[in-house]
Amino acid sequence: MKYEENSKVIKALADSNRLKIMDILSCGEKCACDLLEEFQFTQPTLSHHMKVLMECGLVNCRKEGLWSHYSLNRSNCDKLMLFLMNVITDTDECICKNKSKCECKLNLSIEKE
Amino acid sequence: MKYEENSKVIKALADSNRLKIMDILSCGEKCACDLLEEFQFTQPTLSHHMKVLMECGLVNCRKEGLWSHYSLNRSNCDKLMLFLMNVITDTDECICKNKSKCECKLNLSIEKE
DNA sequence: CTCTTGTATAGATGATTATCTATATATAAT
DNA sequence: ATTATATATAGATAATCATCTATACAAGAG
Repeated sequence: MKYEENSKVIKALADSNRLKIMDILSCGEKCACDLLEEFQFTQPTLSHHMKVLMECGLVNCRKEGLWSHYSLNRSNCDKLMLFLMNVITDTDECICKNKSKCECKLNLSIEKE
Repeated sequence: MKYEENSKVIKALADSNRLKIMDILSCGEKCACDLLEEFQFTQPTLSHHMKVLMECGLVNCRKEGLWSHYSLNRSNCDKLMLFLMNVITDTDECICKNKSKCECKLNLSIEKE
């Protein structure tokens, strides 16, 4: 189900700290220690946030010795934007396309005759 | 804070049922009873979801007798898309613009000399 | 091997949330 | 007034989650 699937990605973005992480990463790859400097929370909390962002596919990780370098997964970010665009615009794929007009309005107009 | 503010709106979208509601509303105004037909949950649950979507500004409500007619707030939907676009792309507004390159990489290259 | 260091995991906790049942509110019809 | 109906609110519950401390893991240095 596309709603279930995408809601997981959106849940990952539905946290102000993770939004800030994404914003920082949008300017280029960063290691965990650099990211941590921008926040008040602890290192395990950052590690948790990065895991959430990676598991939903929004962020990639490149290991180099002791360091983890994080970067945006542009392709998946774009896919999310496309999905959201489809949700808020009137597209052919919408599940309500087969539905008739609002029943309430029909009832009202019938009764008004 | 823009991250805090927008994370509230994104939280509202981070639920598969509310995503489906948004998708349905993107095709036009619907009353609560019509929306309810598309879901398995109860009427109070729909009422809760609509309240969440309205409180974050994504959905408007027009009362007409007993019926509540819901529709997308296009302007606020667009604002959210714009914010997300800014987050995932390398913009001037990003908080990391003033920051130097990744410290780790610097350290490594210094040590490699 | 031992020590240091960057990151990840384990487990606990308090807060938030999606859902339910029961009930209230508000409007229309008789 | 009374009844029926569409929606909202109250309160409870189980699940999810952001964060913490403590600890483990992994890689480089000596």
